Amino acid sequence: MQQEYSPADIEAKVQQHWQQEKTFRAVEDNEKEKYYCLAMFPYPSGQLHMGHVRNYTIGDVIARYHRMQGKNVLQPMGWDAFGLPAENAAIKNKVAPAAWTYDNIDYMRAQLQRLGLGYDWERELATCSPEYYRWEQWLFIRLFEKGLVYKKTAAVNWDPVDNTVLANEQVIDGRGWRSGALVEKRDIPQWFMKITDYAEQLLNDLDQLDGWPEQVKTMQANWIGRSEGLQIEFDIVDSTEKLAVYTTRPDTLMGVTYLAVAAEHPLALKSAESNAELQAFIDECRRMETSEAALETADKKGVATGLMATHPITGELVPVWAANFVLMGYGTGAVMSVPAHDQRDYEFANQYGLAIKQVIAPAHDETCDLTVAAFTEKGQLVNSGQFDGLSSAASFDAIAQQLEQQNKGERQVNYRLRDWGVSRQRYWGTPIPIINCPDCGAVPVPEADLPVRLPEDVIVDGSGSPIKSMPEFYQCACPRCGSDAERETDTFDTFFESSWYYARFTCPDNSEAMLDERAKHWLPVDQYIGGIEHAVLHLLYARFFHKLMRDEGLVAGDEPFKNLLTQGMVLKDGMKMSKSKGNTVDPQALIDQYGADTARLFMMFAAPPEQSLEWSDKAVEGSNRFLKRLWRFTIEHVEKGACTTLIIDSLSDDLKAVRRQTYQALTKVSDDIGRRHTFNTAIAAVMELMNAVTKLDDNSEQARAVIQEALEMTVLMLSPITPHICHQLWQLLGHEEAVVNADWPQVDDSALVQDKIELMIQVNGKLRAKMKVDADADKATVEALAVADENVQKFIADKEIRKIIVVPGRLINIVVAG
RNA sequence: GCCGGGGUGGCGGAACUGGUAGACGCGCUGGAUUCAAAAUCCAGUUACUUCGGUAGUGUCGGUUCGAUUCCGACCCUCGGUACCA
Repeated sequence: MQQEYSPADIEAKVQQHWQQEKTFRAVEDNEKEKYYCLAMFPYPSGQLHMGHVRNYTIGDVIARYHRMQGKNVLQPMGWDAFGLPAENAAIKNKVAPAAWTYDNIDYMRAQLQRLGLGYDWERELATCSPEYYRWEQWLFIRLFEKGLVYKKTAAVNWDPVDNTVLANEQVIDGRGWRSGALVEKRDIPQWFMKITDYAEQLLNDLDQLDGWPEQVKTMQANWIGRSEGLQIEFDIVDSTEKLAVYTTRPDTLMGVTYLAVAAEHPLALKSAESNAELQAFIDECRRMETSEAALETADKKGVATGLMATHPITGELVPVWAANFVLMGYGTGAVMSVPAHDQRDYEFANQYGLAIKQVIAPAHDETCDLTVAAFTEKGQLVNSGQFDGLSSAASFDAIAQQLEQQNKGERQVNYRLRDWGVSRQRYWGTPIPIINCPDCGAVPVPEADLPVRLPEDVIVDGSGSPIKSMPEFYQCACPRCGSDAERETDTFDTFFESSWYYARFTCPDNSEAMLDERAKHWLPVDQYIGGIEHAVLHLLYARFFHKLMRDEGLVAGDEPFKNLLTQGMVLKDGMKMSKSKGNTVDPQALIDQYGADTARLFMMFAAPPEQSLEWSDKAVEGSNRFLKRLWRFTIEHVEKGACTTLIIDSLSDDLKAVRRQTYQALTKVSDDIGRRHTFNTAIAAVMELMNAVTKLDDNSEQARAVIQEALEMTVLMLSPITPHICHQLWQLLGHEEAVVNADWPQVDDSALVQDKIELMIQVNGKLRAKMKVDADADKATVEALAVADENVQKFIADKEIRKIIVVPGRLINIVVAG
């Protein structure tokens, strides 16, 4: 028998067994409860990083646990294969993005297999394959026909030196990452999806997601940002133009002292024709970054347009300013400014000497000092003419009613959420299946012509997408009128692919349809696991897609992911691992040195999944040490030969204690893995059990039987986490059937019974003594024993006992005077 | 800026519903074993202490018999911020 723990041999052998037995192949089976466990698929960047190891181990542990619960588990894996890094690698290494991507997939697949993850590889998919992306082209056309997609101009980051569009990530301090040129905003026509049509559903259906973390639901709700307000029209003096603004605070309407429009607003552009200062300001704004973080943290600047607007109620004239913090693509591109009651407006007004007019007075005892800051709370209206004395809430209706009567405003529900711009001016993505005809306009590619294949044999040189200079790709005939036309050369946002892959995994081999009945069998995903960084965008887009597919009759149910687990990052020295910081740890080296089980055990033990995980070489060694200890102890136990049957009534107190600890551990581990997903505490409980068992100094036959039971439980409990070693140990312990097919054990309640329990005794909340009492001792007995305790008496002395608090099974707190 | 997390020994973390702060592991210290080392095993390990205790969970304040846990203010840090995935 093998004395030394040799993970390389064991793991190869066990993985081969799984492969031969097709252990993880998922077949639809209506007899069993289905369980779809999915970890977010990786971008094939080249090699696995620690975050992947963590993510996929968590998923695998959960999947294997549910398998042991008798469920029919589907756990697939695939590749989020389109994206920017492939193009960057192509420029750097002069390889085509496709070839680079496929090589990476092959390498990373092998790495995942080496980790012993229980995937059904027959369902593997890569989003860059035409068999996959044809169906999102197909869906896009269906949505086009439904009117759920449209084209409009929107701003992108333009690098004037490289003549290319940059991602926000590629803009560093306002400059292009490669050229160093100052980035400009450029407006180009792009496709949008009407996610705002689904805003209400996306918000309301969050209530269905009991299995999601509250923080993620809160972030999504805030991102959607539903608000109820008033759209108000201001007339522009000496013009037929009107300026519409949206406000959630109509109660402050009488305090408006100026209006602010985006620099790109038509009114600003028109005024700039005869206003050099304004034109210069608009040009300056054009050089700003497009990201919200950059915009919001930039200095707030503005220039008067020279236009005046008429206040819709008072008729007073207020100036119209152009300001860099007002976004054209957001709402109406204009806001009303109430410096007295909005902090940003307040600072802007002070900076430019604009009037500040208080119209809200505090209703309670809030402080209101307009020489220091704006008063942003709601309150009671003042300086508001006929509305004076109304509360903020009451004035909403009064003001809305008056404006509605005068046709100068209407109630509106608004969302912070903006429609989803899906066009990317990049090569390595799904071609947008639209043909632009000079006569017919945008015409969808006929279904029979799908997929629109992306040419894969190309050279990428950094001067933009190669298909934009490939007539053989873009030249075509209009499907409607037959005249010369051009294909879209833009590709989809890669969030497109990752928004529905979870559904395609149920039927990846279907070449006739996007999805089939199997989608309705397996969905929703029972457990989805991925990085917290996806809390808003990916998860919102996937939820949106699910509703789109539902409305196409492709899936049932409103939501794609029943339960969500968001994992934290893997850090080294408190920092995110990254190539640029040079602090990466290669998982391959970890596996090569210690084996997959040690890697998995460390990842699960070092921190609970939702927290960030601090890398530690030493702690990895500790995990390895534990497995070695378990291995050695089991071998030693097994070598002593077969065990006799347990005779529970005959056990000594020590052996009873070990049995109790065995089942206490099982109770805790079942809860920790099944409900809490705190694998670290589950492992700690198993370690405690092992410590107790190895300390047992008893060579009797009954002791060996107790140890056999404890070891069997240990192997079963650890098998989802370290499946290879457990497979082997399970055999050694005398089992024919593979542990992967074993049932999760049942708790023996009789083993848990305790006749004495330990209680803490506090005096005035401070721990002063401990005592053991009968488990069924009544309150009076417990109080009397506590007060009588020698050490307790020292602290009570001759003081008066005011009261005694007894928390059953836990503690007694004696409250004394003085 | 805004939205959402996090902050506990030398380190990773535990304490699940307001009830023993520091489980489990790492590291360190001492011991056993060894010619010696590695490995392994055993014991100890929050700080201070007059050895009775006292203080202690980012900071300051509050509620409570009792607060890591609840409330208020603040500091630091991480994730997201719509073209990184």
